[in-house]
Amino acid sequence: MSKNNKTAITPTREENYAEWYQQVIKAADMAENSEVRGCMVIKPWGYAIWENIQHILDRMFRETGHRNAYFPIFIPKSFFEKEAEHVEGFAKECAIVTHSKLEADEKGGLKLAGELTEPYIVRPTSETIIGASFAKWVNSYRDLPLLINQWANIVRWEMRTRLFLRTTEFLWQEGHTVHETEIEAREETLKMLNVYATFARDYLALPVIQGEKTESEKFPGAVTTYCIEAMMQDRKALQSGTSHFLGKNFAKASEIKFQNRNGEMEYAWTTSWGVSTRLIGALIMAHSDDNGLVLPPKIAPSHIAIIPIYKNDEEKQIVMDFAIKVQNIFKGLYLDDIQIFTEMDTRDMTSSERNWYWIKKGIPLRLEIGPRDIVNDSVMLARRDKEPKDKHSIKIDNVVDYVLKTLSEMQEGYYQRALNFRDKWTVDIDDKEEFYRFFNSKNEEQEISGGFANSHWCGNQTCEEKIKDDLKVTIRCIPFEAKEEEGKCIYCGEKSNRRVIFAKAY
RNA sequence: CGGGGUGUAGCGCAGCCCGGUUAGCGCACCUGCUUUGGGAGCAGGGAGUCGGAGGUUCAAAUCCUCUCACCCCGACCA
Repeated sequence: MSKNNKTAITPTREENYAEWYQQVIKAADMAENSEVRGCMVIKPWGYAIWENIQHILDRMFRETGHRNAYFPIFIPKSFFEKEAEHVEGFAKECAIVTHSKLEADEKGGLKLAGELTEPYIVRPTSETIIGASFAKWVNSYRDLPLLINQWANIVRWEMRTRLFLRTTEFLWQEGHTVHETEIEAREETLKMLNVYATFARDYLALPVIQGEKTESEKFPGAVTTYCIEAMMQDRKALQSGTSHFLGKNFAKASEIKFQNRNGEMEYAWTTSWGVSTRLIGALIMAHSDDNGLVLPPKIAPSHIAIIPIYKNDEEKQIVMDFAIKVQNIFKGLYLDDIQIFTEMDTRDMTSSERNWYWIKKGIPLRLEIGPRDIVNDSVMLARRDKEPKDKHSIKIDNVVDYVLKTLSEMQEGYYQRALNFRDKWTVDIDDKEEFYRFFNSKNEEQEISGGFANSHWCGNQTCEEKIKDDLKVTIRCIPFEAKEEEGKCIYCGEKSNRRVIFAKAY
């Protein structure tokens, strides 16, 4: 077999999806496991994606009236104990700080000293510590709504981790808001969920299903949890963002009270919502292929790799002069609200090796410039969504229009492709045996995840648990778009008036 | 915490069963020359307390005991 026929990533998605995922990250040089168990080092190419996510979302948060602030990473244990369900949900995965200093021990090492009177929890989420501040900030209905966001790192001591999808420490954004009325708080919860869905669609090219979590899947301490769920290429579901209506639960725990319009003291209504570096995992698994990372242009750290080709110093001079001129054409260029960035790759490697390097990194466009192009006053342009050797000569005069048109076409194409894939593997299932077959199929190498089953559920938690025990399949959400419909619960056959999304999940 | 597995150069591995030259291979790295429009070639080079401790032996990467770390599967989870 010639080298040209093989994929850049081994194994392929088909052969071993989990391993493929790891290899894509490695080949694109996005992140690596650190010396600290369960924690990752996010490398520049991966971190730049996070920064883009931050910039875009931050603007959307500001546009919806939110302001950023920062609260401590340490949460006194006593704060944490105030909300019973909350404690229950997070107790098993907390890192706890118990000491304040180190002292030399007899063996020349160090021992813990300065034991704290009250241990601190390293935040797994910040409702309680932010609540303590909010209690002081809110006195009157005139102080409301209070709309705050925090960009932070958090720690959840997971037993098993995977880069970007589940790490012990991860980066996220958590919005926390306080409202005068239940209606307003519920509106806020849905508004921010919609911001996430819009962001996922328009920038990540990721189609998501918006819906409500069942009792067993909701955030500990929330009244209602809403989510966006996306389908990965192995047909598993990935929860990509959540938004919680917290009722008065956390207000009561943190004493967030205000004097209402009737002059009475009242507990406030709160919400919280977040997305994390997990979105990068979603991006990878939704779009990438057997040649590595694929990035929608609107989230890519850089958009065009310029690859000059020359044989000797004389040619190099001519080619580089021309290449730099071409690079300058793209300076300050925007694709809608996204600035276009270029990479000049002058490394002493063959052009094909440089091409493959950028293919694996998922850069949307590659632009080769050699002596032959200069003669024609053109460049060779290759797209990440086409075959590696599929290239077209573009006249310099047209290159800006062509690039912008192509990028925007690619952005839309990735969304459509992901949407078609999801639709293809989303099925209405009304027969229990068929449901079990859908989720049980396997090939020799790995389990096949079925897809999204749109099936009736009676609302009984027991049925949900049985299905989870049997198939490792859970209810991902009760979709907003699900219409009222008479039917029978896929598990017990009892009456149901709605379909929910069942799937295996990350 | 249960069940399985692996520790040998930066990464991936062979050698171990059956003890015996100077511990080897691929990739990566460094130097030089030739190359460069589909993953370059040749020559030379640097890099290792064989996870750790103890034991058996004339002799241990190899055999024995203990220990540590990590990975995979399960319970938990964004």
